[in-house]
Amino acid sequence: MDVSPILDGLNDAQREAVTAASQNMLVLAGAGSGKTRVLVHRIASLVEHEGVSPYAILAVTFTNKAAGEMRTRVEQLLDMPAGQLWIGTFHGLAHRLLRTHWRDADLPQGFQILDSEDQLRMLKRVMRALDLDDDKWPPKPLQWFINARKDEGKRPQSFGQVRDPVLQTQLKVWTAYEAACQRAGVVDFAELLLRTFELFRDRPDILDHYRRRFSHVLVDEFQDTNAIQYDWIRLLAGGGAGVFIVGDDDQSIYGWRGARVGNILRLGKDFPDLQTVRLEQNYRSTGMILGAANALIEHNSERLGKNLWTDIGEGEPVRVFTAFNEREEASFVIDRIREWSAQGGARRECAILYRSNAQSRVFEEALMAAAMPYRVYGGLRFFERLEIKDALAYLRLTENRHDDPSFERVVNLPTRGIGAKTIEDLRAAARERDISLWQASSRLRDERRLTARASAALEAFHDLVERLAAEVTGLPLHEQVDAVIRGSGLIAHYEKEKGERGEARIENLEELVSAARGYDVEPGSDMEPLASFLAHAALEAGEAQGSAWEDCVQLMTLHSAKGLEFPLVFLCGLEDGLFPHQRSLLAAATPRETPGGMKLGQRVAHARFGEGVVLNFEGAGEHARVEVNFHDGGTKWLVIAYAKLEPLR
DNA sequence: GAATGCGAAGGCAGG
DNA sequence: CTTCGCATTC
Repeated sequence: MDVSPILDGLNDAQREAVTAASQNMLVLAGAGSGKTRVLVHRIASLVEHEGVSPYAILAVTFTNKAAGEMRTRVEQLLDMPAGQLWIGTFHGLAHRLLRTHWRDADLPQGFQILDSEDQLRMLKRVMRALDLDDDKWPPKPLQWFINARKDEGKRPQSFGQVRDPVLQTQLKVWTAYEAACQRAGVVDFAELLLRTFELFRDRPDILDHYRRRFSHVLVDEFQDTNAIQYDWIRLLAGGGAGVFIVGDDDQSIYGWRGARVGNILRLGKDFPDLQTVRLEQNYRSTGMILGAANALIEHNSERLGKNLWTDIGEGEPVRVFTAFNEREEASFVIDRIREWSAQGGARRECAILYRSNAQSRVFEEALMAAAMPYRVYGGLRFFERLEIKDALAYLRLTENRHDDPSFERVVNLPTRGIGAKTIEDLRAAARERDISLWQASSRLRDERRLTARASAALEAFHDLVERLAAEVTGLPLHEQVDAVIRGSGLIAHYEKEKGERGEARIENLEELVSAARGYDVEPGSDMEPLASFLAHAALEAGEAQGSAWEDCVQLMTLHSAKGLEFPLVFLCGLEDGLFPHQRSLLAAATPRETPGGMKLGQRVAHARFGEGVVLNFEGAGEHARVEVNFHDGGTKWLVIAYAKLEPLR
């Protein structure tokens, strides 16, 4: 038998996948069946056994965590650093390509990345400029619309002549938003992927270069790919590279952001010699848990079919506890964890899972009251904090003066006498002349179109940014950050904020300096440290709490728990409308309103039936009816005119 | 015109 | 808990 550690300890199916000679492989890997293991060992086997250069391997994952883990494990297995190997998220790799080909992709060299908050601000600004009433056109759905279309690989031009007035407006906003981004030299997350895709599509020479370079393309969590990501892979691997696709048709959790399980089904058409291997042995869960999971999965549509089994044993049955309210739920969970610890179990082996981060609050309070240490994953992450984003905005301006979102964020922070009126004038001028806010403020000042006060304040701001930029040139990264948070006046500004809030903000700013000190430029990148750090901040928002590894109960969303293992797991808040989430129940994805002014998913109260959720409606005028799912009494159709439903928040 | 303080409203998941 | 829109004060 083979003594290579690369094949050691793999079961038959895993070994078949790892060593398959077939160029194109699809590995259908059930939960807990050793998916990451197979990917890592496949890479190691290509390098070690088949003499493939790491330089010719591209591995794509969805989360930074998965990418990091994969790189670490490959390096352990090969016992050498694998800097040449391209492992990363779709967004990370796209970013890397655009940094190399910025000119070909029609971007400025110092282009920066907008996170979703930046994107929303930018969108609001554009909508104000178009004079759109934001009651009638809520910005969030528009943001969602734009991102969803971009994830489908579309541009506003793809729609041609449009008659639908709603779509017309959406496209108008989108077009203006794209122009504003291009002017400011910023790209949102979806743009990273779309630009790279278009680069490949429109520049055969560049595509050809990468096709020749990458002889092997590996993709993790393939069931979560959306249309643009699929096309990306298809283009890159279309030149004859071998694809190694790992996915689970039963585990798609990102349908809401355009992921298409159908992509797995499509693979067979685009890669005709595709060979399929199923990993069905689960190493994580007991028979009882698998039985429950299989019973649910059976109802999925579009399955390729898989039967998970385990030899761990039956284990204890899955228990369901119905709590009166969330406080009782929390105290039940805490009691069980107490019992677990009393029997010698560790607290870190207990996971409390919920659907949305907001649900952690009740548990945090209860855990705190019970003096039980815990750790929350997710939530507001480090690089998303208010004060951190302020500091990053200054840093971004030292790199790229035309970064309008950053300009708006800090032009009057700390307050220096530049108010809404002045900013509105700047926006108007920038729009008219198709220039950035930074340029607009110089022009308006030169033309003496501003009040003396605004003019002086803007000059002070310009001088400040120019001075900071000059000052930090050539300094080590963390000193650059330190100089900017102090020189900008942000530290002084937050010192004035009363109480613990201000202190916490200062601590976070200091923490940003530490983060910069510990930051290493991505291997193989020739970017300036600051530019690289700023991209890193946008692409990887960081953990909310990185604190000491005490023996803590683990709290996280289901999404962040994917791929992890815990002996004792609590699934909390399995409530109608919350889990599964309203959105996934009402997949009809365009929010409509009933004639009575109620929305689908709206919570309502009825005098006799109690509280419920609006599922559907039909008819118009006095005959209009709504279908309501009452919390205790099933669903009923009610005529709006008679039912006297009271809308709840 | 800008800064500050207040009340009201909305809140999902990751890059 | 936060961000926002608005009224009041500087």
